[in-house]
Amino acid sequence: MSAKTEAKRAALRDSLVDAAEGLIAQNGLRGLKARDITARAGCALGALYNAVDGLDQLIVLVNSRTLTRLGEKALAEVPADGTGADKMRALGRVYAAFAVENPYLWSAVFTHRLPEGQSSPDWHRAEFMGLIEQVAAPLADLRPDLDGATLRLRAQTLFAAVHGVVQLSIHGFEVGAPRDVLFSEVDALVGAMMRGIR
Amino acid sequence: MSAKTEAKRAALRDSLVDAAEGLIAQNGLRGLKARDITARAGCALGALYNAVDGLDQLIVLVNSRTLTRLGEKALAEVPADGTGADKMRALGRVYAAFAVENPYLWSAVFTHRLPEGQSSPDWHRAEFMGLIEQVAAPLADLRPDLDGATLRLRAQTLFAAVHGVVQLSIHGFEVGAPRDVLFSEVDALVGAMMRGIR
DNA sequence: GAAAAAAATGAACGACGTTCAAAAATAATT
DNA sequence: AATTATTTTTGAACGTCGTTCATTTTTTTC
Repeated sequence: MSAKTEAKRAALRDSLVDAAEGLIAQNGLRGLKARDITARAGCALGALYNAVDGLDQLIVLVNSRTLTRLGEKALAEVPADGTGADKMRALGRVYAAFAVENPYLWSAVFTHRLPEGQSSPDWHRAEFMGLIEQVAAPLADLRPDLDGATLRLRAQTLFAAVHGVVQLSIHGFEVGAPRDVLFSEVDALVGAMMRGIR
Repeated sequence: MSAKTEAKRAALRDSLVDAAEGLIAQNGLRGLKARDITARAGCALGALYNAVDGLDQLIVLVNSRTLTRLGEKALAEVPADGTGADKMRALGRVYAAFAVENPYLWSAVFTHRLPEGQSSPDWHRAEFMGLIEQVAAPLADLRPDLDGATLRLRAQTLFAAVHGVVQLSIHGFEVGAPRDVLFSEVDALVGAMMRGIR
């Protein structure tokens, strides 16, 4: 019988993801060590490699959680009514707020890179696509003329534009907007894009 | 006499930056090893730490070269005439083209992070600011009403927006635009922003 | 309850960035 | 020019990292 075994393995994996999530939130991706994770999770060093493929996959699992939280937050906090443009502005605000509140975890989602050959698993890429769909919906209100593929492509671009502003601000680059004006700049950008996109 | 000594040290530093630049261009920042750099530069491992503070500072020196090349390319290839909007579109094209042609070096500029406490030297941050000035100039044509500080802030935001689209595309994220449509998407974004910004 | 199978452990491994005592090269002094 | 003093270069050694694997411990099976 492997039902109980499978359950224990899943429990261990969860506590490892918990530990990694907490450590990333505290110190960022750069300071993440396998030994710290297993110590926090209360298991042996080698156990990490029984539960998951390695540190990279564990980070992907943390990033998946972060994306899910972002999706649920964006979904929950953005009012369903309002015109397409208003909804888009609200999405931008929520996105910026999430990044400010979860700087290290949010940063990990977009800065972690797998070794040379490998690419993210399909289910993780699908999670990214879920974000894009949330942008595509209000965009469809504004541009009912666009077909599905073009709509999604344009939604990706709008997302990436806002993402760039938030990233350079959070990340502390001098090119980025100072953090206290991040919200107004994101709002100005989304506003300008919505006005110009028609 | 330390003139000749200083010259030799500078020559060594240059060849180390050469080696690191070549290796980053080939394999990216993740695969960069101190031993590979010194082997390529033809010096001992320890020599790296005589010439520069460490691997991090060496990467900053490479990034500085990349920023300079980007600035010179953007300056040289963008025609001086044309309206503000046209110039901005040209800047976007040149920026995207540079990133596509130098994916690893360009990526290193924006993904390399110093250890927890440290921040980039002032002269390096000034190089970033030089990029922003190139965006601020055509923006001033379109928005002569903005004062210097607001103009620069808005220029940062426009830069970051384009940067985000290019980064998510180059970086291979599924959220980014497929690379073959990167140029048209950047152009559409800049166009929409220029139309909406007035 | 003993034998077989599975899972957890942490010492050991190779590779990494960095350091530092020793060696080589250069400068200063007689 | 020979010798000493100083500086520069060297690469072996150090501590730490992610990862592996022989061993131990636990669980399952008969």
